[in-house]
Amino acid sequence: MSTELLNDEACGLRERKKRETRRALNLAALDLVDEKGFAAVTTEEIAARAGVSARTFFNYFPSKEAAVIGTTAEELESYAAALEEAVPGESPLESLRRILAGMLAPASIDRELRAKRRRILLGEPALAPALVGNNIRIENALTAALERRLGVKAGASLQPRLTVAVAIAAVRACIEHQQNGGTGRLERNIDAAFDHLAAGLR
Amino acid sequence: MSTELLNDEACGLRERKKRETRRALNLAALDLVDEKGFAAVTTEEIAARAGVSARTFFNYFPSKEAAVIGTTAEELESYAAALEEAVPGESPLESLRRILAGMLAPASIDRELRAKRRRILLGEPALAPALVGNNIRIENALTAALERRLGVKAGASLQPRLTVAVAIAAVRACIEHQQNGGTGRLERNIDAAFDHLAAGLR
DNA sequence: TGCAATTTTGCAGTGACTGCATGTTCGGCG
DNA sequence: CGCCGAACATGCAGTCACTGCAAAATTGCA
Repeated sequence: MSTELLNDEACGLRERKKRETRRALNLAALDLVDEKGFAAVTTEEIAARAGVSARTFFNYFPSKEAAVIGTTAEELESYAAALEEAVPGESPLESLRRILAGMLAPASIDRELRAKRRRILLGEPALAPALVGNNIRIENALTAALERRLGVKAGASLQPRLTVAVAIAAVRACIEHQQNGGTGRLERNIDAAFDHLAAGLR
Repeated sequence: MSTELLNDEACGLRERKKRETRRALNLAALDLVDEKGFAAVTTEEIAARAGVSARTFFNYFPSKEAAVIGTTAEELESYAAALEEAVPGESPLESLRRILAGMLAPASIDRELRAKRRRILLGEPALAPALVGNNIRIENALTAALERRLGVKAGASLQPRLTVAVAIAAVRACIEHQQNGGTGRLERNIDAAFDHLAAGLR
């Protein structure tokens, strides 16, 4: 599904180079965090390993955290598009379950990158605040998409934002549960969580 | 309910002074943010207005954001205690609705402080990431309390964390809805949100 | 090939945050 | 009451994230 969107399109040399640089920075950041831990990594190191100047780093990411997390606008749009198109017989909550689970699963292209991301981001407690901060962006994008799908004006109804926020929270709770040594496998727990949600949390 | 816990108890001169300093710093931070906006305030200013050295500021708060938000361990414990004690005929979700709504309402002592906090924290978009980061602390405290109330071991069941995370997300969604110019009053929306939750989000 | 727009880079500066060493204050105990 | 150890405040020096600015390099296009 729409993996093409993540690739090229509008492919001048300029655009391609920017994507490469961005990716190189993200990759360098992930590897360095993996090697030394988030706190011990400096933005200069990341820039150096990516082959750009220290100043250029901040042309691509507004903060060290953002470089490690690395969520691109394209990804956001891709998820939003997936949510916007209604699948027959699938409720918004069910769509969200599918899409959010897909965000965690190392599927499609970039299998290694996704796996690496997941491993490192979830293994570094220092990133937790930045990760939930990043969720705001995801929530906003998905909320707008769901509003369009339901045909309501932005902010006219509480329901789209509520549904999205709660779904994200459910996934995050499962991740947190995992990190605190909780029981069960992540994917299975996410399924259970959404079942609970649909049942009104008992 | 348990407003006493927030006050004195263990009241040597030392402890009292620490509380006063902490409070002075929090108040100074709030006022300064109100006057000039979060970005334009420096930790030195906050310390100066509170009458302590710049270095001492960081003995009380780990970051500028934390000083503005100012959530104390006592508050956390107080909310946790409120959740832990089961009220007959009240489900966990209903307890959470009551307690989280209470966090927003300028009630009890410190009416002005609470009102000021709410106004400033919600009016400053730059604080949004820090606020959701702070929610992690609240979530952890409430999760532990709910686990105790339900008599399950920490991490043994997904449900406590899921319930707490989802309830917090619901409240946050209402706030976000508000800030984005959404419809309705906050308190009424929170009620509606928890009704939706209990109904399985439709 | 040359021009205009975009991007990279270096430089200098601000301010958050930390470790350490030192002075100051508090609480208890003889 | 006075003394001592612990807790706390402070100053200092340093690191590093992040920013604005202006010059240099690169790219797209005529």
